[in-house]
Amino acid sequence: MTQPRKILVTSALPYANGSIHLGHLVEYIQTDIWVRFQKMRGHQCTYVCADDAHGTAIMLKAEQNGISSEEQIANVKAEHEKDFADFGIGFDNFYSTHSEENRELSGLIYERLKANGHIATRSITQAYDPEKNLFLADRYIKGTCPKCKAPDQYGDNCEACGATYSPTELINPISAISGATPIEKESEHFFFKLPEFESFLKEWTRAGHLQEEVANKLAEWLDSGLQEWDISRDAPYFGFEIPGEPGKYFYVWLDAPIGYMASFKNLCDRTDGLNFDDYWAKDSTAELYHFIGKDIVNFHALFWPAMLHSADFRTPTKVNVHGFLTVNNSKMSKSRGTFINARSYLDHLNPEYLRYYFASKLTARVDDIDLNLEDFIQKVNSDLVGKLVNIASRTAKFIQKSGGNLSSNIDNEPLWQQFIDGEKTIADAFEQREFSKAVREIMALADAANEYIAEQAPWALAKEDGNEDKVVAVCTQGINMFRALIAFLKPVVPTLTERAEAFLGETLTWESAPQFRTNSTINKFKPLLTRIEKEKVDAMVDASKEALKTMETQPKATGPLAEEPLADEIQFDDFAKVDLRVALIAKAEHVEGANKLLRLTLDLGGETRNVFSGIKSAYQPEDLEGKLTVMVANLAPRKMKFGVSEGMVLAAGPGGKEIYLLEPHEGAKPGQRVM
RNA sequence: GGCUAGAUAGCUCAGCUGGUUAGAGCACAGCACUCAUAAUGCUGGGGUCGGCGGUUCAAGUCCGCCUCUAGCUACCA
Repeated sequence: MTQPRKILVTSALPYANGSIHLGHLVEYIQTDIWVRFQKMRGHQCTYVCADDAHGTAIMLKAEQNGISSEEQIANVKAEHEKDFADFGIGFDNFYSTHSEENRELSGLIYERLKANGHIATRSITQAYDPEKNLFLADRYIKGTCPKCKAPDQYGDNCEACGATYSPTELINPISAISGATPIEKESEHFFFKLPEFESFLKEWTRAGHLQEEVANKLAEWLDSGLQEWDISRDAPYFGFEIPGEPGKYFYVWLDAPIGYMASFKNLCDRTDGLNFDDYWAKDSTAELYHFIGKDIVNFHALFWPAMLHSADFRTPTKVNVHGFLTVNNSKMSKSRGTFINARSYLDHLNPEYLRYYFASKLTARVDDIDLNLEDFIQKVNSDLVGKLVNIASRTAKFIQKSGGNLSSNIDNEPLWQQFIDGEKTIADAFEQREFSKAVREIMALADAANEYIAEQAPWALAKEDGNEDKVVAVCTQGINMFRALIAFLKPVVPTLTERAEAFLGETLTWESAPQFRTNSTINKFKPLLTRIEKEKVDAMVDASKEALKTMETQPKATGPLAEEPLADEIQFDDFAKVDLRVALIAKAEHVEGANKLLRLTLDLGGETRNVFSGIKSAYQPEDLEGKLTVMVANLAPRKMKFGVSEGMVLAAGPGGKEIYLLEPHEGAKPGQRVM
């Protein structure tokens, strides 16, 4: 291998406003495969990302959820991290743009841009919501289209007739946030003087940092003349205040890419041997790659390099742009159930199926890729289970029978040579992000392996005495072919590979993959992967349709929040007064003469309480006994018609059949306090 | 409207700088095998390479026009 390279890789920052869906995953899976490949080759490759946590949308979302912006982004970050982890996305650091590192770096870069005379200031007039005291971006203004009179159109263009206009032209404009009529208001804004970088960018975009079609696309902007970029927003805004400019905040897209640096800095600060300047200084020889979707090319290939250039940092080695995901050849659709969240997928299917399928379709180009669910099932089952895993499955037994030892020679040298030669082709394909080509090559070798095994027919040889060595030799070659193939596929299906490694009794590396393994033992073969069942895919699609229904009902005035708005804010001390305890329902019984009550005997791990609970309409006593629940343990006793109730159990729901008792996750012990 | 891409077997896609009868996988049909997670192997059917015109001894591969698809853009990204 050549010298280890220093490589820093990023994926675009997901917005901390919603869930990860399959469209996002194209990028994270693409990046992750590439990173795993680099790491497997022994390079020092670091993969960082973060939640994009700023902006008006997040502020409003938090408000809608009745929580602070900080809480909002913390919640979403936890969800994102879980989703990514479950899809095997191996970030070295997943951070947030709402961090001290990012605040400092954003400030630093801004100061440098300003010192270089690249920041302009001027007053602009903008729509303003006088009730919310908020400047309104075009998409937050609605009204009637001035051209075709279609009602309820957004401030920038009409979905009905396609006309474009400015928000001021709308008939009867209203703020989408408060419903108030917007007024016009002036405000001072800060601009990044992008036009001054025109010649720099014309050169940079043609200097091998971009795919050709992307460079072509950018030539449009460059040839038609660049505009100054508005990088400030007025308070209230969830983001970083601009140093020395009270009430002015950095536009979310200013600090988002800087978030790549901040995430990396955060990692450097707690990792030996990882030095921020080695990667970001102007003269850095390290490689820097951004993986992004085609929708955000301008930010990454125009603004970003210009900013870095002015601020005296290095620019990216490459910006790798991918296309969008379609499902069954059309845009992801909520009503068709093809708008699939990461979690919905994970609830039904193994993430490695999707990793493999995406890999089999991804190229280095900007083309959209299609997830055809029928094709998905067939391809994954046929390639992974029928071809690849089957090679091990059909040969391992013969090795096992003769003691588990691999033979000492290569049965078919020319065939093995194909695998040795294949390594280079496959590595090149991975390096060039031509994953579909890599997968094709790997599967072509898998075909060759199966042909060889069928031709040699070890099961037939084994029926006659004297062929023992030949059988082992043939199957040794089979195992070796499997071993090489699964090693080549390790960046794509890491978990499947782990299982294969357990079977082979070794950790697979890229380097060792084409080295024929002899004279050693392998473990008993266990099935490595099950087939995709169509029912599971159908269930996933159905569940995605269901998710749509609940999403649709939520914002309307029929949800629980609308029926019973959140209570007034309390302090922690207020909450702490309520002593909630895990309780074991030791006994549950009907109460003679009572219509609604059940008598519960609750065990708090030592002492018991007698509690009457109005849940008879929803629960049978025998269904409750032995279960854990949560009770208010310090509630003053209350004398009731049938006796004294010493506390209450926690339940949700409108009543009747719809009463849902709280039950702690497994492991909780009676008497434990709930906080 | 302008621009950037794409359009190759039922499906998903390969086809480098133009060169013999256009390929693969899946699906389908027949046969074989029965070691393997009903897996595998062999054979076969199936394409006027979106349409029209042009350049060339020769075009899926170059040029022009057209149709369709996707995306971007249409004066503050």
